Amino acid sequence: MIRLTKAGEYGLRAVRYLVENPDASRISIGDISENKNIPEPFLRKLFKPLVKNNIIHSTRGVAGGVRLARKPEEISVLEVVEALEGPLALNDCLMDDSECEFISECGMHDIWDEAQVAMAKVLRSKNLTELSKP
Amino acid sequence: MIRLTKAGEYGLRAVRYLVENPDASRISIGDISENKNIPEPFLRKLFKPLVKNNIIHSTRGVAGGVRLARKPEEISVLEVVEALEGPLALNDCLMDDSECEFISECGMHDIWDEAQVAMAKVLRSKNLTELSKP
DNA sequence: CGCTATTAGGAGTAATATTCTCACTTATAG
DNA sequence: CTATAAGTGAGAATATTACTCCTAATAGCG
Repeated sequence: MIRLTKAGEYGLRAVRYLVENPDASRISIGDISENKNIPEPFLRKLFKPLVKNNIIHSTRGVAGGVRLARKPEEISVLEVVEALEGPLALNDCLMDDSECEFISECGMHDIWDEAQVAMAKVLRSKNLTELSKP
Repeated sequence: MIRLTKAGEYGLRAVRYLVENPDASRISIGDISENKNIPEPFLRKLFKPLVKNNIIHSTRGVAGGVRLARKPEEISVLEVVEALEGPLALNDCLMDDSECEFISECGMHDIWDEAQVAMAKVLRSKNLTELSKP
């Protein structure tokens, strides 16, 4: 159906929560889960790639929690989406390790590539401050 | 992962086969399945929405088969994709019957809408003759 | 210092949704 | 009437999403 998965949706929602609460130096995943209505165990897993990609910083222990690793203006929506969902690849033949043997004869590749570039351009042009309306 | 499903990929491949064989007045689904390496029982199902949306014309019985319902220049890639996958809806909040209560406060809707429009524009601008390279 | 409460991280399992396949039914030309 | 090919519904396989329970790190306190 060409759509964002739950992982992407929940992850973005969690990130939005952090952006909207800039005063809190650390917010627990439990808090986010409760406030944004996201299943907690699932949300925990989503933070792993966000931390790995230097979007989120986390600390364990008492008074620990998560926060943005960089300023929200410096993080693009595309970055977050790709961290959560893997690199964009609207069609299999656009994947890095694609073994499609038809590239030279088939126009599909070019069409999907163009569509993907258009989409990525939009997502790359938005930073996290734009997740919330003024 | 934001990608075309197998339904979309197989369906487009089948349609491409019809475009590339304009001389044959009718081609059997079995033929397409064999030539394009698509699981036959699954492919059969994909033709249902294509027929319903007036993209494909089918006849049963001896010497039956499928063919394009209109000239390939008059059918856009977007039409075929939406027939196979349902209307584009990159994010839940873009769906017609969305019950998202955050639209007014959340910038997500606008961002995904913009991304989706960009993508749809590309797919709408391509017709079926462009599925095969010259 | 070392104990304790607290919070992230991770492995493995269960539930659910999606994708795909099989077996059977219906229509049509000859 | 028969052979052929599309059409359909139930069920298997797979991927996604959700949960359980356990481990690791850290701040604060006696």
